[in-house]
Amino acid sequence: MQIPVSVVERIGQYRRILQDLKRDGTGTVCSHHLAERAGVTAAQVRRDMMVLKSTCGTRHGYPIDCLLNRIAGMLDNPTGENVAIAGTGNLGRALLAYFSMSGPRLRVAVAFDTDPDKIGRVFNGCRCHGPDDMARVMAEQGIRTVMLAVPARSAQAVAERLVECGATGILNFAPVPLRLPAHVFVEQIDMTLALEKVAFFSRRTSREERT
Amino acid sequence: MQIPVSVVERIGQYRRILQDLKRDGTGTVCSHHLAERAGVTAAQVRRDMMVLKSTCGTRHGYPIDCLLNRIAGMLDNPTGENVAIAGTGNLGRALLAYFSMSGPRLRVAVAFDTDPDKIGRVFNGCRCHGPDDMARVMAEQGIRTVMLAVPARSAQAVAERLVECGATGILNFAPVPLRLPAHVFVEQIDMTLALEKVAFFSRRTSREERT
DNA sequence: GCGTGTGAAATGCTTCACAGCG
DNA sequence: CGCTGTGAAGCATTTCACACGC
Repeated sequence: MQIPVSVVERIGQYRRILQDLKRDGTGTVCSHHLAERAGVTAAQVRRDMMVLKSTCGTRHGYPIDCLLNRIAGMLDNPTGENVAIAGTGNLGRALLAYFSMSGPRLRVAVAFDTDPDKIGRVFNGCRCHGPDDMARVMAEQGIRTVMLAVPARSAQAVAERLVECGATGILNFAPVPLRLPAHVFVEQIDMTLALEKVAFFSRRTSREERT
Repeated sequence: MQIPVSVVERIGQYRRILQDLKRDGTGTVCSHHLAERAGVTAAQVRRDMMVLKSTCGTRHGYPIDCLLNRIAGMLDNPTGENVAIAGTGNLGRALLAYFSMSGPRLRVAVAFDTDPDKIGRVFNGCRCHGPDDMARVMAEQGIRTVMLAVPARSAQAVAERLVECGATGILNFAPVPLRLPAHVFVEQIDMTLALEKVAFFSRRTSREERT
């Protein structure tokens, strides 16, 4: 069965909201409430629950613990998961700092860089390896998912190398579309394009306001 | 007329590819070529061109200069555009560094922070102001678009403040969905969720590989 | 009632397929 | 002929609306 990307996105989002609610001591949520917090419709929430094979909703809504369990069962690797980051420039190190304090589910276990000054150093508790060690380290740590934070000109080549070394998912921060085999899942985070997009629509709504 | 978000995204992407081609001395592209580089279908490219009211395609494809002009006419504010960033923690400063070298179309003109130690300082050529100056500075600089890089717990409140001060577009890096008036365009960049998503699908395709 | 779970309708985006033109 | 521009078909996702259970 094929789960749509948009559903996975929202389910991750629901999880965070549910964790917040749980921390506040809430025991159940109804679809309307969860929808309100997530900024979607209640029907959407219930639809999304269907992919969890939920049927744990009662007349007072969903028990939060039950939902969290099912979400974890779907999204998480039971044994935890190591990911890598390629590129330890400004952006790469910022990402390392950002993710170093994130939960225990996903751990940024290693970094890769080609710069000899970087190789062997440790950033935020994460050791940086050279390209020659890539295949070995990725195999040893069971890494399938990599964040790509290298300069645009080398992104395609590094991505291909990563795939050769076993990567099947890439979170690409470089501002170039990657051409990779179909079995590799690529998610693009292009901050420059995102900012241009927001500027465009923000200008557009300002214009509407004026009329 | 309502332009879909996805079209604006792709047009920004096309622009970058066209600029690369131009730099290489190419004069025209056909839809197939552009599609290949962007990782979409040729039909998609031609469809997207329709929102540019293009009709500048000839039998040998589109003249690149013509396309670039029309894209600029659609996406860019003719007088350039100032944007702001709220939050100058690790992430905020990394974003400032990242955008400080970007093109002249969008300029990160000011930063905001509540920390008295930060107010008055200059990061990457960008002065940091306190909350009291927000309304004045945003009006002076004509800022409608803001990047939000504050901690999750204060994101909603800061966003509301920004909207009061005239923001109509927010690029939100905080891991919470914002509830704002409908006229405000919000784009969410949630790196943790993005990484979880990639990990999920990457695990999924690994499983398929095994079969 | 009140809220879930889900067929069925509606919407919106993408792809097809082909007329038209240089 | 090859490539654009576009109506029409095809898909995917979202929303509606209502049966069912507590």
